[in-house]
Amino acid sequence: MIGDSDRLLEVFRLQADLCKSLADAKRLMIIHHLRDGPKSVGELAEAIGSKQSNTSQHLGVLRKAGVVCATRQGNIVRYSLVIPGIAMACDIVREAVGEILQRERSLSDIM
Amino acid sequence: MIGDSDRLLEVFRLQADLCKSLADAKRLMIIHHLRDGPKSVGELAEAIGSKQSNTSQHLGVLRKAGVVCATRQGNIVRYSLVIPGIAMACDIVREAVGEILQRERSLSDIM
DNA sequence: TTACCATATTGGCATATTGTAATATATCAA
DNA sequence: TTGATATATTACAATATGCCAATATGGTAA
Repeated sequence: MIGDSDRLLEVFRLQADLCKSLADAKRLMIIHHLRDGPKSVGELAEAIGSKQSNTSQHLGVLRKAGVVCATRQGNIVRYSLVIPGIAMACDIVREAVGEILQRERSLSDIM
Repeated sequence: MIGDSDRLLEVFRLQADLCKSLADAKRLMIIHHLRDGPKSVGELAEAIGSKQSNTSQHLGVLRKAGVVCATRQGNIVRYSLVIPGIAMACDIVREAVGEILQRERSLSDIM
């Protein structure tokens, strides 16, 4: 039988998988660019300054994680954000980055 | 000279580093347990079901990322959350996990 | 001092991730 | 059909990560 702790661990594992998909600078840039609306792979590749294949791979990671979804229009594939909450969480984390940087800066003032 | 895009990339890199520190089930469990207040390494090790050395390593990751901080009391080290916003971001992500699970479940209903 | 306890660090191994180049697939147009 | 364009996938090397066992460090107490 499956205990509560197993179920809890499973949730944390899923959450970790989602965080992993967000734990890359290029993927964060992709999410950032998708806030303005759907974008094609080529547009995103240029926006983040990566090769086409690499961009497609990163989009695959986000797609598998359920963060973005793809729709074909002719021979162009447009990606868009699935869960608005993710962008919100990214904002909070970005604010935290600012806090940590400030903390480190005031630490270096002391030392 | 350093352009705006370089600065932007740097911010995303820092954000990615922070996300990386959150992208592990055991570290998420640690953060979860620290919401109730500071805890020693031993307490956390038991809570997440890991060896002492492994727990210490994970705490080191969170410490370097600036998510938690440590204070000694005798020969016990207590860890606590530094940035409350992180826990908030984790909550949002956890809700997103729920959304994704629901989406997948309704997909499997169709197929 | 020695013994003990809690925590941190190191070395080794298995696994995962990333970027690039090459190739494969899909769609449209002629 | 062929060719061009857009995207996806694969194979490989380099790097990073997680875990464990063993050891090192910091602190307390006898």
